[in-house]
Amino acid sequence: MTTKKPTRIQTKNRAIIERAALEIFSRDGFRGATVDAIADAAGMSKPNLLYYFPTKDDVYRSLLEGLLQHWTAPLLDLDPDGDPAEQISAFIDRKVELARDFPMESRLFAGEMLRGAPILNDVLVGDLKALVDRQAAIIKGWMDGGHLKPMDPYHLIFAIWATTQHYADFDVQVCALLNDKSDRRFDAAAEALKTIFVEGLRPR
Amino acid sequence: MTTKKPTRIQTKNRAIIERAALEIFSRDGFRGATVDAIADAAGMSKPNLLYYFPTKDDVYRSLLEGLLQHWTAPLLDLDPDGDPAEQISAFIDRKVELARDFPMESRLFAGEMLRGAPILNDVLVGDLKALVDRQAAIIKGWMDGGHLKPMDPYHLIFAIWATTQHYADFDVQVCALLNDKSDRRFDAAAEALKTIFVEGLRPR
Amino acid sequence: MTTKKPTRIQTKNRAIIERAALEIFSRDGFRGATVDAIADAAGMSKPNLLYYFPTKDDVYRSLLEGLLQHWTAPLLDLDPDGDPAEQISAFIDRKVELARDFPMESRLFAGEMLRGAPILNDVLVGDLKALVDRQAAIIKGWMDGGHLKPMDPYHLIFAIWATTQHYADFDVQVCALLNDKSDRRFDAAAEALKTIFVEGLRPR
Amino acid sequence: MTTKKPTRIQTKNRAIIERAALEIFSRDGFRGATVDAIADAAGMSKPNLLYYFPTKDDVYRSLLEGLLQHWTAPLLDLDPDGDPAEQISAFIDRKVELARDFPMESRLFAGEMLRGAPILNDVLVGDLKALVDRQAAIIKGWMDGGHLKPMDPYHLIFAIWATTQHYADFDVQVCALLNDKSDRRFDAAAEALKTIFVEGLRPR
DNA sequence: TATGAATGAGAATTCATTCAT
DNA sequence: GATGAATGAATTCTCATTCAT
Repeated sequence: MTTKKPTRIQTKNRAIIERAALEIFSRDGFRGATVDAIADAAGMSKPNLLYYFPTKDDVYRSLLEGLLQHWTAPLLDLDPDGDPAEQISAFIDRKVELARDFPMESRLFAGEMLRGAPILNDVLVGDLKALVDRQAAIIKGWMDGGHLKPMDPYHLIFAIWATTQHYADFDVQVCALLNDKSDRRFDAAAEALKTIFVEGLRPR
Repeated sequence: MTTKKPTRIQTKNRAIIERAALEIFSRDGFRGATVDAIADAAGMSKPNLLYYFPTKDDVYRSLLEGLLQHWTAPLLDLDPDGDPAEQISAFIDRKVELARDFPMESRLFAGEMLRGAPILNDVLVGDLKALVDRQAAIIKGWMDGGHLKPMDPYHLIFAIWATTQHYADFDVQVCALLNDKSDRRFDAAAEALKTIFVEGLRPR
Repeated sequence: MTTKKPTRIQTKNRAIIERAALEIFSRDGFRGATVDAIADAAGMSKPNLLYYFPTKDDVYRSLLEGLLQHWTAPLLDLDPDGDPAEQISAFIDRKVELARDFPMESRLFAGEMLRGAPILNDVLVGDLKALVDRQAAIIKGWMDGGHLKPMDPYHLIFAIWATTQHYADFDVQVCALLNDKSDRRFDAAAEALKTIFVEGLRPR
Repeated sequence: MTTKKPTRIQTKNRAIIERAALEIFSRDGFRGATVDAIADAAGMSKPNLLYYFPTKDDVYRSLLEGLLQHWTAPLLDLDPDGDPAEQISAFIDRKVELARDFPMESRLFAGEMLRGAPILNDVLVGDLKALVDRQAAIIKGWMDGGHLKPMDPYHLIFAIWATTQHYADFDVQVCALLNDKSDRRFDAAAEALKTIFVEGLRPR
């Protein structure tokens, strides 16, 4: 059997399935999700779903594959020639936007990390590390040039990731503690984070 | 029928079970964990485990119950009369220590958040919110007193939580990107975080 | 190990257990009943119960053994020399009293019959058949003597048993259809049954 | 999502399952019956059975639902304008036929009554009571018209039910005491019951 | 005697996947 | 492509019984 290129209906149905699967997987985790639930959410019979993705695992992998590229875009966009503070601010802004607009993707990724990244480990060690190495070097350049306080650029990247994704992954906690379910929390978060990261806590 | 006080062997076995369950639940999530796996890890037959905790749910709840107190201690320890920068630094240090020494607890909690906190929601809205409100007020006091840059104290707390717990929850990613599995990453993290939070990125 | 005669405490505890077991078995059936439930009802630990009756089966058998004698007493009491109509009336009265006063025993027996009498079959074919044969002969004598209408005496005995025990076994239905949970139904039943059996439905 | 109408194979398999379940439930009771046993009797795998009836409870309910209508038909058929004695005789005949031809249905119902009618209670208090009220009124009419001896019509109905169903529910006892497993017992029963009920025991 | 602890054998139900059409 | 039907392998939980003290 040769790998033919997908027909239009295949493309469409795979997209429908992925959309449904993202919802279910991000909410229930890999083990908690059932093919039934995904098929239901996709408005499709279970065998039909498995016609497009032979196994539950395949659906999950397919989601993860598209994920990192999307999610690391803001990091990739750092402009070595831009103003460092502005670049960092923009980075934060874009990450908060992602947390607001694509929380399920973030939670899917977080779930995979909690499990020890059984699927994504190769990508972490490979593509992602390569990307982070490159961008850390850019940030390091800014520090060496005296534009940023010297520190470990990797941990800086981690910190920005952690704080921004927190608003997607721990949304339920954030809402509970702020007692606010409106979207304002994202703007407030972006503002606070930019103050913290760029200015620091100490008054000058 | 009264609830009798537990015998010594009960206390011991419940502790053994909880230790095993923490390992399994934190790695596999609630749904991914099986009573079989927990019983195995506890070196105990499945029915015997269920003799101590009637349902899988009970084991999980029991773990979560003890969690928050342990985990929020560093926040609780903020001394309103201490030096704000030092207090924040100590807070960060202690949180990083927890991430290093009790990563499974952190991941268990993170898993519960990702699921939407079906069990812990009441605690979030109740006890935890009350605690955070109190400590946010302390931080707010420091800001009003001109000791810290004014910003939303809740988001500051979130930021510290997110960045420190990141080293437990996303450990697999951190290790992959640092290409370092030694414990050094925790010290480096603490140092970087203290620099970021207290000094900010911009050179003075 | 020799079979010693039971101590006082043994006698007492066996009685307690049987009382509790009757309640549980008659309500839940043999399979539906659990040793736990019986032990609870007896205010005793499960292993202790099983000290007195080695198996669940033994408890059940023990109950059934005492049953038939108790339950067939009214039939045994038929006096061949008494007035047939009065004897039948007395038989009905006593059976209705048993249904009122010992409904659990009746239901236990009914449950055993529904199951096909796995335990009691030998007794049915043996002792019980012998007794019924004897008493049927007495009734047959009355018929032959022209004191009762000739008919099959066995089916007459069955009819009296069935109608009287109905008020124990189908109590829930009787109460529902009469919309009456007071004890009046037993007196009304006895009266109606005596009318039916002795007089017949047709006016004379 | 709408409930679609069943396919032919669904109809067939549901019928097969119900037939098998009737056998098992009527013999072993609800608790004593296992899904395994029913699936075996139905020549079907356990999960496949549960594909048609999601739970054991559903199978049981399904059986009970169809039961009462079938079982109360002879009572419903009483013709107010017919000859009372003939009507009663016909009622008895039809009930004995049911006991002979559908003993498992009778035992299933009896088992449910013994348990206290957890499932059927609503029906007893509702539909069945309504039916019995109506037919009791018919019988009462006959009595008021002087065609039957005055007595409580409810208890008369109970008596006919009890005596006829006895030949299904207590079949094992009847066979043991008659020492006869041929079908003759049903004819003998019908004859004896008609004599008892219509004529009474006393010679005229 | 009495009971806390332990377990092997179920029992109901779930679920990913396959079959057949 | 699509779906109703079917199933083997779990998975949670139950329960009669035994062990150890």
